[in-house]
Amino acid sequence: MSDPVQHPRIRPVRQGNAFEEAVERILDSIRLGLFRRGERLPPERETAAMLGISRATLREALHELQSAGVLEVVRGRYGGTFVTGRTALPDETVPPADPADVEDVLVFRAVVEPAAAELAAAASLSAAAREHLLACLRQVEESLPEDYRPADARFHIAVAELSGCPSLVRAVAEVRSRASDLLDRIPVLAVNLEHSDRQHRELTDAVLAGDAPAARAASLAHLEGTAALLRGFLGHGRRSDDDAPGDDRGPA
Amino acid sequence: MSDPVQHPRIRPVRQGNAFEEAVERILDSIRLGLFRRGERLPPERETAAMLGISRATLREALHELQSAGVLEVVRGRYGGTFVTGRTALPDETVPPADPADVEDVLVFRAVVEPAAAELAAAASLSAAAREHLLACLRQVEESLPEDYRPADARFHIAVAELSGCPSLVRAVAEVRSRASDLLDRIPVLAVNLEHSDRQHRELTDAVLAGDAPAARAASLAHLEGTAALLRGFLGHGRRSDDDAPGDDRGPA
DNA sequence: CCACAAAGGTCTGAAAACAGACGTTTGGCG
DNA sequence: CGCCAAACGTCTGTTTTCAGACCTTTGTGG
Repeated sequence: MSDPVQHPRIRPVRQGNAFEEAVERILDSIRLGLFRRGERLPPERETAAMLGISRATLREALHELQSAGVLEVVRGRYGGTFVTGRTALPDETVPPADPADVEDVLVFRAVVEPAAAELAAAASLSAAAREHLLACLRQVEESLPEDYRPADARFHIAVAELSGCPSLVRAVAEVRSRASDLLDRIPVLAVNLEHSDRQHRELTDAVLAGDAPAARAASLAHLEGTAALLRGFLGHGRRSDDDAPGDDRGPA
Repeated sequence: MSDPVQHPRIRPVRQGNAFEEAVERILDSIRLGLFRRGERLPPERETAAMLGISRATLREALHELQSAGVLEVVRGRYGGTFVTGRTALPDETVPPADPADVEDVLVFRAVVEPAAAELAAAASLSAAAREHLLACLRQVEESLPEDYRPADARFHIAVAELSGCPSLVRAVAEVRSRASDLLDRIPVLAVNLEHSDRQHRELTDAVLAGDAPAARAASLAHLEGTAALLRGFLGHGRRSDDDAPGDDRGPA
C-alpha cells in the first residue's frame, strides 16, 4: 500500500539523526575526493551552517570521524580539522545490494552525467576553469590505485561543475556517491584504469573543445563500463540497449 | 568563502523544522496534483512513516494545513484527512526570484524531463500503465484553468513514473515543484493552454508508440514555452540556444 | 444491539538538537 | 613580550521531536 513512487514528495525529510547524516555527508565528501588527504575542512561553525545543523551536533559527527581515524583535529591558530586519508568506519556492514537500486543508480547516472558533460562543453569556460579541469584530470592519472576512486569522482564532479547548474552538480555528486557504495561491493580490476584514463582524456578534450555531442557520447561510453560491471555482479543482467537513455549517439 | 558548488554534499540535512518541512511536502504534493480535491491522504501513521517523522510532528503539520483550509479531517471509520482543493497558506510571501535559481531550475528540468520521457518511451508498458497515462492526459485537457497546473504536473510526473527510475521521478517532481513556485509569480495566459495540450498529446503519442527520440523532442519542445516565459519575466534574458541540453534534436 | 475495524485524538517522559555565551590553545606580529 | 586572530573546546537552558501507549469516534456486519 502507498507505492512510494506514487508519492515522490512524501519521503523522509531526514535520514536518521542529524548527527549520523552529518557523518555520512562528510565521509561522502572525502570519498568523492572533495576533501583530500591532508586538506582541512571548513571551520566548525561554517560547516555546521552549511549542513544546517548546530555546532554541537556537528561536533558529535566530527568526534565519531576522529575516533575512526578519518579526521585529525589541531587546535590553535592555523588549526582545524584535517583529513587523514582513511575512509573506513569501524561498524560498516555491507548489506547485499538491491538489484532495483542498482538499476536506479545506473539509469539515473546515465541521465545526469552525460547531460552535465554536454552542458559543460556548451558553456564558455574561463581559463581558470579549464586549468582546474585539467588539474583534476592529471590527478586521476597520477593517483595510486587505492586513491583512484576519489580522484575519479572528483574529476567527474569537476566536469559537472562546469555545467554551471548547481542542481545538476548535486545530482551528480549524490548519484556518484551511491554508485561508489555499490562499487565497494565488487572487486576492482586494475586493467580497467588505463581504459578509464583514456576515456577521461576524451571527455576532457570534448569539453574543452566545446563539442557538446562528443562530450555527451564520451560520458555515456565511460559509464557503460561501470554499468556492465555492476549489472554483472549485482543486477539481474537486464542489458538490453533500449533502456539506455541518450542512445541518440548512434545513427539516427 | 566555501563555495557551495564546491561542496555539493555539505548542504542542509534538513530545511527548517521537521514540521515545516512536512507542511511543505504535503502542500507540494497537492499542488503537483498527486492528491486531488476530495482525495484522502494516507492514514496519519502511514504518512508519518513515509515522511520519516513522528506522528506528533506530522499532526502539527496537518493542523496547520487544516486551519489554512487545505485539509479537512473526518473521524471514525472511513474517516481520514481529505484535500479540499484550496492550496494557499495564509502567510505566504513571495520574495523576488533569484535569476540564478530560475536558470538552475530551467536547466535541470531540461535535463531530467526529456530523459524521463525518452526512458518512458523505451520502456515496455503494461496496459494499465498506458491507460493511466491516457487518464492523466484527459484530466489535463478537461481541467478548468484554475486546476490546470496540478493536472499538468501530474501528467508529467506520470510520464516520469513510466521511466521506471524512482530517482528520476523524484527529481522530476522536485524540480517541477520549484518551477511551479516560480510560475506562481507571473501572470497566466489562457492562450497557452491549448498549445500545451497539443504538446501533451504529442508526447503521449510518442511514449505510447515507443518512439524515444520523438518523446525526448516533444518533452523538450514543451519545456521551451515555460522556459521562455520564465526567463522573460524573471531571468536576465540569457536566451542563446547553446545552453539548452539535448539540442541534438535538430539536424546534427 | 454489540463487537470490531479503521481511522483520528491525547498524553507523557525521554532523547535529540539548538542557540549562544564563554573558555582555551596556538601562531604571528608589532 | 604581549596582543590579537582564528581556530577548537565546553557548558547551560530551551525547544523540538520522538516513541508508544491509550482514548474516542464512527460505519459495518453478525
